[in-house]
Amino acid sequence: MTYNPEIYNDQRPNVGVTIVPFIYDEQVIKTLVYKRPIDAEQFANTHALPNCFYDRKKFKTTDEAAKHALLVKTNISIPYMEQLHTFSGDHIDPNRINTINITYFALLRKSDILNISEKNFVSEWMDVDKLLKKDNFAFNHHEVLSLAWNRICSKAEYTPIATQLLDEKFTIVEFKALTELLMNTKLNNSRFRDRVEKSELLIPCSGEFENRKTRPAQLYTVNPHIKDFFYPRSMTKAT
Amino acid sequence: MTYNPEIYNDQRPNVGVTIVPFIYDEQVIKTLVYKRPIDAEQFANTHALPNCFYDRKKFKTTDEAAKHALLVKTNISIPYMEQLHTFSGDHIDPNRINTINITYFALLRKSDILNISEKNFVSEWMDVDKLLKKDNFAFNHHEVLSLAWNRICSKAEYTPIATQLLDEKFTIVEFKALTELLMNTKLNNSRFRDRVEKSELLIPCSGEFENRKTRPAQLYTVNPHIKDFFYPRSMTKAT
DNA sequence: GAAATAGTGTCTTTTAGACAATATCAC
DNA sequence: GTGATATTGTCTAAAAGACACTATTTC
Repeated sequence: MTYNPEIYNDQRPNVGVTIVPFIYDEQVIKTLVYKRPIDAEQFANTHALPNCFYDRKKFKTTDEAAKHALLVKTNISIPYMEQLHTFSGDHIDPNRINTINITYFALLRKSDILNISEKNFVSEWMDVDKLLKKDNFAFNHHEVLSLAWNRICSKAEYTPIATQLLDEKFTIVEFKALTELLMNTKLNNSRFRDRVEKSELLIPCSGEFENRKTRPAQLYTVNPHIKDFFYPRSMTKAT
Repeated sequence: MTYNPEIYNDQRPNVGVTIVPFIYDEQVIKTLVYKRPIDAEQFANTHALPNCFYDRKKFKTTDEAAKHALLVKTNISIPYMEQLHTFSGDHIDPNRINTINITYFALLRKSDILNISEKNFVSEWMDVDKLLKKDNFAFNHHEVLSLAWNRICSKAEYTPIATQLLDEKFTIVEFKALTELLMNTKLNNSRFRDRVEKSELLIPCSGEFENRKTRPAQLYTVNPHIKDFFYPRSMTKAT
């Protein structure tokens, strides 16, 4: 029963991490993809999401590896990150059939992104809508993007996750428009405001308004005391 | 850029899977744990959840490995299984700091469990309540159990997941009692029945009733046409 | 009939949904 | 004032919640 570190070596999978970063820019959601070199051994000239191998010498946890995969392609802090799913199977990497892919998504603020260009590769923030229609992704990155997109859209319905994509200060109108985009439906105005009020999720930045050429809108910021908030579900409790 | 399979070998983690199986038995939820041998190299004489290494030679996917980890300890089919989370970090296995744990939970029917005893180890279905209070689990299995328990309890509120723990035919009273157990609250009788009716989740087994010494209760079965059902959330859609 | 549990109905309160009305800015 | 958008209010419909009532069995 003594542990021999060599025993399992040839059975150990390649473990990689992939992260799907989202930003809200010009009324659409975008994600960061980079183009693989034309002379790449596999998936040449196709799009891929930020990813790297999980190397225990470099990273204590896969979360750290995922952050690294994103940070070398941006240079920003990550306000919100969540593990998505772990994929396994031969389809992930045809050249390395023993591969596991631990996936994450992240929500970033456009204003936090200072410089997304790097010398080593060409990366680009592209419309999620358009990317989902493409089928020539590297690895299993289409299913990863698709799952990430479904997750964030679902969560927009019962959590205030969309606020993570907005600037620090934002108006209710902006919050509503983004939620509508994610939910792919129009929402009732009064109800949306009532919900925000009752939940105490947002606190008004007193005296601060956004000025366009119309009536100024109150600016709000996320209430830091409220963590892991879920909007009330309609469930039937008894006294 | 040519791939050399040896390059990453000493960086590759041990990948293990853990599965938390639940049954509903005698009005409580139980999970299967086995006791590690007294002479085990590590975590001797402590409880552990069903687990095994992920060996690509044996399993094409980690899902298959998770099923295997459970099946060698039971000998049943697995009606419902879901991936939970992938853990990494030094705390999982002190003897193998480069370890990753891909975790699952499963929902079983007590009636499907024919023979849970095996010769190679002692396993036992124990109250989840009691297990959660113990702190001497092997590996990170306490956090795995805790996460699994939270997940199933949350899902009982907005999905009919609890039906997976009941026999094929069950009464609404049984379904309600189990949901109350998971949600840790009493539920409104009429509302619960209305919800079941409207959702068309259950179909009555016509003419079949459960007979106790009181008024017989209608038996229902899960509508096979309804997949991935979520109870309606209160969200504010506009026309 | 009594006891026990299954299932239904009724009333009140709360929330959702539609949409009108008012408010505040630039010009 | 007009135009544009923000914000509030009002009315109606639907759902939740509390709880009483009726139904069907065994004894």
